[in-house]
Amino acid sequence: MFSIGELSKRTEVKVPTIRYYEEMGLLAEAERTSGNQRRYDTAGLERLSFIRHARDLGFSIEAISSLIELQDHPDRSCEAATEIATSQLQEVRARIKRLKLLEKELGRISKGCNSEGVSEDCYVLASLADHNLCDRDH
Amino acid sequence: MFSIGELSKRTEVKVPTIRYYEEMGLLAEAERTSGNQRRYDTAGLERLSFIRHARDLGFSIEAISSLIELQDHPDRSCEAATEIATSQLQEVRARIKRLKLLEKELGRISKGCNSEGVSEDCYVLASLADHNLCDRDH
DNA sequence: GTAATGTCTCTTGTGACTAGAGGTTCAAGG
DNA sequence: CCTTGAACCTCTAGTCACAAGAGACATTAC
Repeated sequence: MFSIGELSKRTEVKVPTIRYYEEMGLLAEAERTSGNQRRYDTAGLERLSFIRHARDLGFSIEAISSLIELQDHPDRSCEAATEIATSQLQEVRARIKRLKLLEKELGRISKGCNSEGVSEDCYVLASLADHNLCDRDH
Repeated sequence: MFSIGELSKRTEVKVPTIRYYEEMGLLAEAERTSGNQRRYDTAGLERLSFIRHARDLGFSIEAISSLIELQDHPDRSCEAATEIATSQLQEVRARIKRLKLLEKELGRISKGCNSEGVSEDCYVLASLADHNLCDRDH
């Protein structure tokens, strides 16, 4: 059994975040010492590692909630889990696509200005003011 | 002179968002009718278009504030504007890089499961539970 | 025993909005 | 001129996933 600080160190999840996860129902309410401090065992450690890993992969708290529910019912079909992962993947791909358009546009804008003039003639500011200077929709 | 609703239509920025920008100091306080309703002219329209465009490109409110300040002082060097744009570009590139790693990992995870078993054997859940199943750090 | 560190709860703040309540003003039709 | 309904006003609270801080209590090391 170890403290919340120890759990924090082992999982690299900050202490207030752990308490937040408990409040959100992602973590079961921890056992307490006589002095009301939380104590955890390896089960708690594993669950928090799971959550941490899923957060790193960009899953929302809500999605993680669903995944944990599935974990807790090993007899259910895992279709739902695959679906959550797939939809997360699609979202990530959409974001990449969008960011690439931005990258192109920003690259063009900041390359267009030599930074030597005054802001009146700045191509960066002109580009932002006038959408027509853009290559395409974004 | 036109109303906030008209401005909203022309810029595709929602009405409460326009009021929010005004409160944040991005937009000057609008003139008012005798009945206290906001009225805008083409100057307001242009400024909001500028903001909208910059937001679309992912600039923060704070960054836009700085850009607007530069716009309002055409005699200053535009170096600062270029710097803001460049740093925004770098941030976008970093995000793309990170998202690509996620994409790879998520693709691997969701492809690894055939969705036909029960969640006990689900590769998605196993991958999330055990970081060692991952290709690399993320 | 004491000092330092850790932990507790509770409240507030973050960024960039969005939603809703409850009331007022405007523009158009009759 | 009057009415109706849409648009507008301010103010408050909610969103997501935490982070920061206050003030009090617990634990641990020496």
